[in-house]
Amino acid sequence: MPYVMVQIPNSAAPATPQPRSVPTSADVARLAGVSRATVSYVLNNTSAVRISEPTRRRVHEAAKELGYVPHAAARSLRAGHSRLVLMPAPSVPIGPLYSRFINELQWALSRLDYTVVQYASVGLRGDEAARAWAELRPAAVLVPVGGIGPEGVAVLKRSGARAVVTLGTERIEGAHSLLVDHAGVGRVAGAHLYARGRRRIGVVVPEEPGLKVFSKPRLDGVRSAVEGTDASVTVLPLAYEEESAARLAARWPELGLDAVFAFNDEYAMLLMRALQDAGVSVPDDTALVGADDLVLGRLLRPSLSTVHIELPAGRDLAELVDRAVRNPGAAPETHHVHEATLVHRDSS
Amino acid sequence: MPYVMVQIPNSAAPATPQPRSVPTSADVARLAGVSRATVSYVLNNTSAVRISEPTRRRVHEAAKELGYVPHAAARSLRAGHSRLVLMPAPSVPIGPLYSRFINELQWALSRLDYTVVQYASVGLRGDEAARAWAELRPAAVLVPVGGIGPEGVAVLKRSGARAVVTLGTERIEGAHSLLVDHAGVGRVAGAHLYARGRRRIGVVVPEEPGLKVFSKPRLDGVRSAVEGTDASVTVLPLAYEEESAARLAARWPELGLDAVFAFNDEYAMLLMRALQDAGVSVPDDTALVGADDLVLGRLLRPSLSTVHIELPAGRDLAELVDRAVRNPGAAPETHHVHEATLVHRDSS
DNA sequence: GCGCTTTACTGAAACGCTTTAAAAGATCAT
DNA sequence: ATGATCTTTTAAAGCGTTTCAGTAAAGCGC
Repeated sequence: MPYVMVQIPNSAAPATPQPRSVPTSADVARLAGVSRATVSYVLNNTSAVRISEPTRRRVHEAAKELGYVPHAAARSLRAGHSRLVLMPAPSVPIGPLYSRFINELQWALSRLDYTVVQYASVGLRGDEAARAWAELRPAAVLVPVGGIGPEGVAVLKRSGARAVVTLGTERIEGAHSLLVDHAGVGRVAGAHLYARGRRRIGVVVPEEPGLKVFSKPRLDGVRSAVEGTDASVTVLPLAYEEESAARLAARWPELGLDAVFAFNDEYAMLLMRALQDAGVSVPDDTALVGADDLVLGRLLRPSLSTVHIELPAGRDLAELVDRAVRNPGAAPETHHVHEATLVHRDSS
Repeated sequence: MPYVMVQIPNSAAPATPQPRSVPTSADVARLAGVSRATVSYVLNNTSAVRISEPTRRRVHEAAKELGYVPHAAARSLRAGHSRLVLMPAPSVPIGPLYSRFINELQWALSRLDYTVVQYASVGLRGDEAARAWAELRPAAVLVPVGGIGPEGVAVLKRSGARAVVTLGTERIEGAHSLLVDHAGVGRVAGAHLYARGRRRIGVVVPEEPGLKVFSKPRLDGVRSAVEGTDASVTVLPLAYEEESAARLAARWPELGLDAVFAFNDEYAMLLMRALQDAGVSVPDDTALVGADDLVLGRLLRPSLSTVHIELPAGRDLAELVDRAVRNPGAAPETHHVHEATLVHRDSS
């Protein structure tokens, strides 16, 4: 048994009575001695209708006394649309960079009065996920790279989603796109290594399947950076485990590489350790570049060169979403996010 | 400008027509030539009513042709309850451990036919967050430590939530509790260091405010481990930045510590680097213990001793939730999660 | 006192779905 | 043929909210 979950008997265990049903606006109306319409007008501050101050107060008091909370489903059913924005919950542990971006985005969207919700599509394949999302009738859906196809976008739009925005490496028909230039990350790393005189360049590609969508374009970016030169690119599959790294390092002499771009800083650290343990000197024998600019990289010895990538401000993406929701007929926008810059430290 | 967002004009920009409204079950009924009730029976496989095979097929075909997706809000409005489980979205970047736990939990809950959704309560204070959650009328809410008070629990229950489960370090009145024994983490670390003959023990406490809820009990755990002995405990505030660590390391001689428990592996690495740069030898001068057992720790030299904590299997928590939803009257359960174990490596 | 506007409110319909109760067809015993 | 029983389908109510259209009551100019 991998863990222990012990139940502690609670001191006072008053099987909560609570058969009392949840208060509705009708209950508030009854208590305040007004109609449901009036309650709605007061609680929503409807500007088109004037309600006298005494009535207003009575309604507020009644609502407070009953602990009234409006029913979002009923509201959006009546309204015909929701202010729900659906985001994918990252299923792979994602770095502080992305985490900060998500927070910012959520904050900005809630400023604009949207309800942001993260939705995990564990075990659902493409279309199923889109259907599950569609049931919630969101105003907008932000889709991660690879999470959905054109049919999925169609399902969502047909179900009333006013904006579908994909974050990823390629456009999807019918959706707004925010293209994160992962290829640019690889390109910057490749160009840097080439400029430092390296010619036999290895590229670490994680074996973890969820990361393929990031690693593939980064690899392609390195390739494109050295295309037409005398440099070569070697693909190095690597699992995020010590043993895998040790195996790779053991093959180092036969690989004959003088540089590696390691997908990101974590894989870079894993590999650097294994190389050092195997007697390979960084950067003398082999230069090493990571990506994502984690604090981690500054702590390594030699300190790790890395590619810093600037994500868009959450506020700007929030505005794109809002614009799209307000004007759903407009043609899909495609934005490119770039600014991958190399941070040169001691490892290259 | 910290980033660039360039709009690329789309090749074919066919301002999507799509004034077509979203299909409802009535549309399906019309197309299939049956009543709305029949559609509902067919699509929900209602066992109490038998529908003939030809009718069944016609309905399915009509639904498919229209691309019908049911309206979750309407459904749960009618049903009077939802199968929605609300979880907090971690606002601080959280490690792979917790991330795996979340995934497992989501998977288990969706097996039980719940819809799991992560909700960020950015900028909402206590009660407001509870109200926002209550609007969604979830069947259950999982609340992070410190995210809600007893009044919040009351709001949620009054709005029909059948289960509120808190994950954290302390019980909250009226809610089921899953107590993660952070104090145990500190206790194990403290006991280990004491057993290794260390007597002047420092405890790193992150200055990042969001981490206080974890760090406080871990600190207390160390204290309780050495209570009544000749060992002393010194609190060491540390921000997750190189400079902060360097400042702390510079004070090392005057602090006169022979051991440190560093809150977690990341802070441990930060501190280890700073100590080594300042000429303090680990573990000879000062022993160092982290927590969370990240891969990272195995890669450091000396390799990092750490406290491994086993989170509950998501499946078990899912079952607790399901049990609570099925039987909302039952007295709140309190579970203790423990099994903090020390992984002894070279740094202590 | 009569029209007219303004103010302050209310009644009722509608949103999309499920489910109860009942109605129509079909099958069968008498 | 006449109910009786079973099978298949339907009409209608209701979940909690918002909002359109309407209605008394009051204010105003004459």
